[in-house]
Amino acid sequence: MTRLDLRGVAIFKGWLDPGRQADVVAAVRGVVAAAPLFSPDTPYGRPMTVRMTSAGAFGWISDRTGYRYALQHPSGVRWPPIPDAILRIWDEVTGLARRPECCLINWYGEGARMGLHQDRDEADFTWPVVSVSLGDDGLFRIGSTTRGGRTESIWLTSGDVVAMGGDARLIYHGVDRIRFGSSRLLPRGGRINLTLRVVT
DNA sequence: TAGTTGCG
DNA sequence: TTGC
Repeated sequence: MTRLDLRGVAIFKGWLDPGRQADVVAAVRGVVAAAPLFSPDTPYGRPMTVRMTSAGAFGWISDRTGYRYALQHPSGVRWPPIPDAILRIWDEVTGLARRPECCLINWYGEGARMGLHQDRDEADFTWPVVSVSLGDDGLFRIGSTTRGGRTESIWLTSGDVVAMGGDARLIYHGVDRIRFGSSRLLPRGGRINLTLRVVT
């Protein structure tokens, strides 16, 4: 495991060994079985290219009216609980007693990407955001806490964990592209990103 | 291809 | 503009 720092964002390369990656993917599949992936609309422009669902007391959703946390999946069911294998990652990386209330699951298929954005729908920005990469490589881009200006990129690979806290909590970030088929963790290819957040 | 700008 |  190697810890890198990019503009205050902590990047833990190789945090999860292959066995734990497989365990987390199995847990994600359980969540998806109960709360199926959907393709969210955005308030402006086009639908998102990732498919998503959530686990936890709150799920993050987007539609034509905006971005928000919701108590239910679009189908009306409550989100499944966050699996222990995922909570354990939060515990290890943050060392905090408080646990996340949302695990957003973003599923990147071929050509999927995520524009530069801030995570700012939460009530308290003193809690960090932790994200976990599984499957295909993704080119992660980091800007600053304001829009515009220079950015820096780093390839995230399966098992990497990223923590955005402190001054970097509201930093702009996104995923420009993935290397579809670069990992064999997911038999049909693709990238899964888990984002863990305290919401309230 | 990488990176920044600005549209509606 | 979590898109283009």
